Amino acid sequence: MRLSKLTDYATVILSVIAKNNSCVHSAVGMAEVTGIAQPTVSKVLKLLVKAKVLISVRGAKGGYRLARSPEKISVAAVINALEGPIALTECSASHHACEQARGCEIQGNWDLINKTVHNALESVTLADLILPVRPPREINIPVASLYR
Amino acid sequence: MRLSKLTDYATVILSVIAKNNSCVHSAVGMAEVTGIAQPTVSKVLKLLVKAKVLISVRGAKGGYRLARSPEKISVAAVINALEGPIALTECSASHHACEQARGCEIQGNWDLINKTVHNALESVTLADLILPVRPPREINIPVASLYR
DNA sequence: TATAACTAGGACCATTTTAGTACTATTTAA
DNA sequence: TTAAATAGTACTAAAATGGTCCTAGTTATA
Repeated sequence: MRLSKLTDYATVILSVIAKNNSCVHSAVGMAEVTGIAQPTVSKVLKLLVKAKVLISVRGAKGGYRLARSPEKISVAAVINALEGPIALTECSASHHACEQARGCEIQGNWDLINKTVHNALESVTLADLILPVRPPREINIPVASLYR
Repeated sequence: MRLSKLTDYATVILSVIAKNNSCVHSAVGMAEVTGIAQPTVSKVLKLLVKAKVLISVRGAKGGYRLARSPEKISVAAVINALEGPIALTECSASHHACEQARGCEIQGNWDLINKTVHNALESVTLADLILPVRPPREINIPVASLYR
């Protein structure tokens, strides 16, 4: 139940970009600011472009900038970019067990848990991350609504 | 962002036990029912005992039973038993970066995200898992309350 | 038009983590 | 006394992860 280091790096890098999204940021520059090794920074940036979280500008004076405003980039989107879809379980039981039970009985409930977690991560954006600790607005997650 | 297989097994095994908690269940028996290899089942059961989710009875006719009612065993507790504390990030930036920024600025916000996710997983219990898909009651997670 | 400053996209390897197994000791009902 | 259980630890193989490097393509500008 831990995010990968690359995802962690991504949030740091994105935070820096989000604070000044008017100009583009190069991988080398980001490496200097964050202290993360340049090849690793590049790897993260490329993945974020692939997931359409960032937009890249090639050539001299090129670099990266956010694909949309920080308010519209959720933590869930960042995790998705680096680690793929948020799915806590593959299949909640071995195939053999599933056969015995004629279809895994708790798998449906796991889907609901996934949704709950996903919703929680969707509700936090890059804009929230770069603010001093305190949420910008009241958020309610009516869990039961996820089941409808 | 995925649970380990062992955690997955744990939920399956616990579901079986929860459905009939009046008698104890042996590791061999659980292996047969779930289709998971017996040594692996034992490993999972031992970890669950260590985390006080299960209680073991040693000796012949021994086995395992829940340490408390299914309603009081949260998914968060199960994850905690198998994988340790739910902590999405170690430190949101490299030490070097943290020094530059005089203390990582987004770490505090990550703590809040952790709480949000933890809260979501705490709100689902073993009792919910074994019910046919549909929540037993309305749950609201006022996210902002986490910040107080 | 040449060059330097950029990103794109793989491929690669070392390290760590995970899964799964095995072994020995201990406990207890019959 | 024996058989059926759990406790605890150690070990190995496989998979995932982190990190690096290389080559190709793009573009501003001198």
